[in-house]
Amino acid sequence: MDTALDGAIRVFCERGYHATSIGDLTAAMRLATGSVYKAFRDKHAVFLGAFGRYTAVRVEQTRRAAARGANGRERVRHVLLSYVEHSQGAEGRRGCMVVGSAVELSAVDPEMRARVTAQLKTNEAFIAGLIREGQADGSIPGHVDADDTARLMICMTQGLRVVGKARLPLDGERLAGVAMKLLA
Amino acid sequence: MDTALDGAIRVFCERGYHATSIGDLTAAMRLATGSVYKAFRDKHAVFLGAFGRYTAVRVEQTRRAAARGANGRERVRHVLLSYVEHSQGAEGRRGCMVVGSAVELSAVDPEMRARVTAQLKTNEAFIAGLIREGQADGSIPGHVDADDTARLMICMTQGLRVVGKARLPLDGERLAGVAMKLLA
DNA sequence: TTTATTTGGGAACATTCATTCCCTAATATA
DNA sequence: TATATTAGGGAATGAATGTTCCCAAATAAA
Repeated sequence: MDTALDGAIRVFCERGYHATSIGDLTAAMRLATGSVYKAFRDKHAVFLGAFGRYTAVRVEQTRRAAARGANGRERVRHVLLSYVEHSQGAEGRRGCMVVGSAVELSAVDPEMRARVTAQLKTNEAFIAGLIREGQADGSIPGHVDADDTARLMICMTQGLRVVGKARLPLDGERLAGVAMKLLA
Repeated sequence: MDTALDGAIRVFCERGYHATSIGDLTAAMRLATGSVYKAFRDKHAVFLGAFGRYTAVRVEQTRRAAARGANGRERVRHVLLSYVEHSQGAEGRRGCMVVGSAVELSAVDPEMRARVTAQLKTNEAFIAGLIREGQADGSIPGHVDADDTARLMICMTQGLRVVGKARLPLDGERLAGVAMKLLA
């Protein structure tokens, strides 16, 4: 089931919700039409399932990236580096399902909008937490506003996925280096 | 014609390309089906026309915002403030056509991807120019890397449109204030 | 005034889509 | 072994989509 959802994630990331046909889904999930509808009520339910798995995986990847840092400041830096990395290459061209859902569905699908905003707030709270850790361990100055800075960084990370999907090259070290000024 | 395109822009921003039916378009453009196809070859051509007008209007608005600043640094600040403003309220919920096209079409429509990257590069070059102006007039330190900083700011602005479409509240003064640290 | 020409409108058409239905094979149950 | 239940596959279906075709009104030309 998870491997089928991984296929759905791939095609939903790349083409979005509306441009993905059931035919695209059955090919990507390696399941016949009837089997898809036996496992999910409809296309929307497949999307919801894929979105849930996508966010779970991404949250875990981001947490692992943060864990590579020895203090709060370094943990923020590794999170930013991780975002740049995921915004590039094959995965970057494929795109982010949160960004895609926000852009394509949040105006017309209240349920998806709620899930998107929830995910954004989770990510934002995670970064704000890292900033506060850094202030506690002395690696980030106390005058930095954790909430405002985290919100701006969320904008940066979501924007990275947009720019990455448009295939502009992104240099992780340089961009993260500049972004770390926000913690000065 | 421009007023018809404005209607098309409205609906394309809100729903994107694939979720916008010809019925949606005729309603928004106040034109019958036949009239739309007399003015444009097909739906894709309507989208191209709307995209062209959208970017022209947005570039002009951004230039006007920049002109409100007395030096390079202030001009950058006003551009950021303008982006936050446009990412909020009714326009923010409607969404940005460049972001929407990047996310929905750049993987499947090479022509649109080219237009999107061209627009992103134009915006980026504009901001980089403002930074260099600031370095010339002394309002921005010379050690700031104009290109890297501009690219990061483009990510921020595109991300603002994503977050704004998801309806998270954005405080222009606070966010722009934090972002100005990038020019330190 | 009469005749072309253009402009706007909407019904008709073919295609594509999401969904349902039913069949077959495999596994579990008795 | 015989039967019941599940899982998977794919054709059939009805709705919706993009596009074309043709009509009617208005304007320009004769």
